[in-house]
Amino acid sequence: MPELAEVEYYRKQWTPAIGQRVVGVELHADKRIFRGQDTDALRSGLKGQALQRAEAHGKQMAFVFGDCHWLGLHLGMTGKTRIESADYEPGKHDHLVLRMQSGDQLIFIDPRLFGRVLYAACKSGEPDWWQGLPPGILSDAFTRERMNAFLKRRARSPIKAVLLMQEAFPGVGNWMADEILWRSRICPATRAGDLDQQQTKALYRRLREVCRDALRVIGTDWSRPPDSWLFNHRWKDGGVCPKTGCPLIREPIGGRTTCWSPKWQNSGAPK
DNA sequence: TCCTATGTTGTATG
DNA sequence: ACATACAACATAGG
Repeated sequence: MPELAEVEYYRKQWTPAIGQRVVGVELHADKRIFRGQDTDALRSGLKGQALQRAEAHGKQMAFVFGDCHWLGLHLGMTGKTRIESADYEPGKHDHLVLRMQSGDQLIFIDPRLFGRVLYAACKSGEPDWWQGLPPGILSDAFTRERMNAFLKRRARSPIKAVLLMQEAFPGVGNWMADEILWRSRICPATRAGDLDQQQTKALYRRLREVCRDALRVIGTDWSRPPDSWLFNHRWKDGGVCPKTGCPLIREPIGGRTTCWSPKWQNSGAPK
């Protein structure tokens, strides 16, 4: 589920606990989401500390407790955060539960276990996994020049696969990539290096537009996107393009199922 | 039974 | 070293 806007939504699920202290930590230490982590250190590190802030960058979240305890969460494919009241009984996929002094429980759920939990205590500064993150797509540092340079470096890969690369497009996932290419009228199979200037210009504009739209519609309260987006049509059997009324195509590109509108998104090799 | 799933990563190959 | 492609991870649901 989680891409840029969904991650922002899940970040906010824990913010009601800001200012509250952790009084207990329950976790399933043998689960894959804790791979490489010292869960005892996580337990003892967080206990007694108050949640200070909650941040998101792309698909990565960071929750800071006390003055030096960092909890990183990545939601993988099926991860979610929730907040529950004191009487809630954690279920089998609730792999991390922080019991707060208010009685609230901060829950991290992940049935498929593709997510990840990170913990670090840093006396000063940020953990390495929160440093040197690529510029957010809506930040000033995310320039057209920067994007174009990356497209050139990945010139022989389909643009769909390139948009999924987190080191350049943090937060973009499968549905956003399809939405962006559809709005840009670019065929997802086009090699990144074959895009002409008009196409890269459209791509840059629509990329930022989809990020803004998604954060506004999904990131705030998870509203249903309007039918004018590709979003509501792409997984439906017999779905049609809202622009042309023609049937949408679904086919794997770059290892992921991709949906596009063949007439609308120029299919041939450009130029 | 088989196929799919809004993600990343390790490994093989060029 | 760099770019590219793909299986593997673990579980649920259609």
